[in-house]
Amino acid sequence: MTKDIPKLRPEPPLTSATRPYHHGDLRTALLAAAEAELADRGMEGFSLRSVAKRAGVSHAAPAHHFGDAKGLLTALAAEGFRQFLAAQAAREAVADRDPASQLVAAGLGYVDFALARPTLFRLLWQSERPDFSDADLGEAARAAYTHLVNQVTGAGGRSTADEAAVWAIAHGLADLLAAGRLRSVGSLLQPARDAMLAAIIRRALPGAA
Amino acid sequence: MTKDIPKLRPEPPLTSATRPYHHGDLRTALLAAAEAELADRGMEGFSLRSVAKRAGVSHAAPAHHFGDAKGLLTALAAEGFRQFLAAQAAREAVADRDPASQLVAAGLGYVDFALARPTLFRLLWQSERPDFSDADLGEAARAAYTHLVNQVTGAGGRSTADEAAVWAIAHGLADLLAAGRLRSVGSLLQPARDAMLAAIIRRALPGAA
DNA sequence: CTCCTATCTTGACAGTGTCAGGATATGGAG
DNA sequence: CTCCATATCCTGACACTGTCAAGATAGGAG
Repeated sequence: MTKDIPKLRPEPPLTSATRPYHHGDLRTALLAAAEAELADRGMEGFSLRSVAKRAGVSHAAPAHHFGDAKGLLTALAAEGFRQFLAAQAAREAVADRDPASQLVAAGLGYVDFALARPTLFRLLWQSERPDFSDADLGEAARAAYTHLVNQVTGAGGRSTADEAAVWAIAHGLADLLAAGRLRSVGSLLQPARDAMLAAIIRRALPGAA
Repeated sequence: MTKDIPKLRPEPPLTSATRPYHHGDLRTALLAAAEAELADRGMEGFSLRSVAKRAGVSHAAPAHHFGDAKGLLTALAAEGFRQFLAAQAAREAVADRDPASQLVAAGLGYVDFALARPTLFRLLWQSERPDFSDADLGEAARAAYTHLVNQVTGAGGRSTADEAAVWAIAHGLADLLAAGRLRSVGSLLQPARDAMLAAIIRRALPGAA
């Protein structure tokens, strides 16, 4: 008899037949979905509801974990800054140990990240959507900045001009390439492109000749 | 007697008591309103309806002149590129006539524009909203690029690396300053800042020492 | 077993861009 | 001067967005 059935979940909301009410790790699932959403709908096409749908969850579910859309993008930006630093560390690990080579390697990692995740790169550097006064995001961003300063001073940089020059040239290359400009460099094959980027970055170095 | 009144416009739609039905030059008024909207609501807060309200016109009025929001932002970006070039020309006019000084002046104009109109700067370089395949916008952007190449070759640049280095360093400085980063440079007073920027830009020059 | 709390859903609201159809003004033909 | 074709602008509607309030569900502490 149907009466025996205790309460029978109203509907397995059609999105996933066997989805449990509680997701388990919705927070990280939403972050992953948000990054995917940014990657293929772009910064301006980003939709919180679409992110929720991507994670197989109702449109208001993200609110409990992140408050609002700004909160989600703030958390994503913090995670992005950590990946940003990781991309630089990956290059540094396979480069020569001398300070100048390490600095150039960091610059190549800077560009790697921008090319691999252009929209996330924009979220970090040009968007107004994340809350940059957030503690976690602030710390992640500060870590990236500190790493840059350390690299520059390690390579012999003494003035703020040295610091600014290195940062600007790496950032300029990364941003232009991420936007699809600078085709003369962007269309090069990986090894040739790395060589050219390295040569350009070296121009900003303190003792460059 | 009220009967004599021929037709009596239903309502001077409250926005402006004496507004005529036809605006006169709504197209340019909308462009100005759009730029103002970008300036104080930012790229992500941009609203077509708000732009229309700003111009004192109904929410669907822009459609006839620009098609859709993308069309408006495309026209605004084209106009922006022309102002972008004008900012460089203004610096070049008051600089020494030798090619290297002219190139540095162009870089200072690049930064001037980014600082004066940060959101418009982003519309030109990082947004996906304008239609960059549009003829007018394409021509305006190409003109800016051509000017850069001419400046570099004029200053002795021969390789694509020279071109990329100059572009990247000017763009990097402009973008970071527009975003409020690079405080060590951005917080300087105008003369000191110009001097430092010029010194940094010179590092990218072909024959830099 | 009971209840408390965190988690998730549903339903509503105002605001957005876009489209269809109607209103109004302007300039030129007669 | 009249009349009308056309460009210009408005109103109303639609689907979609982010956010809020209120209810449903699950998991764990007592």
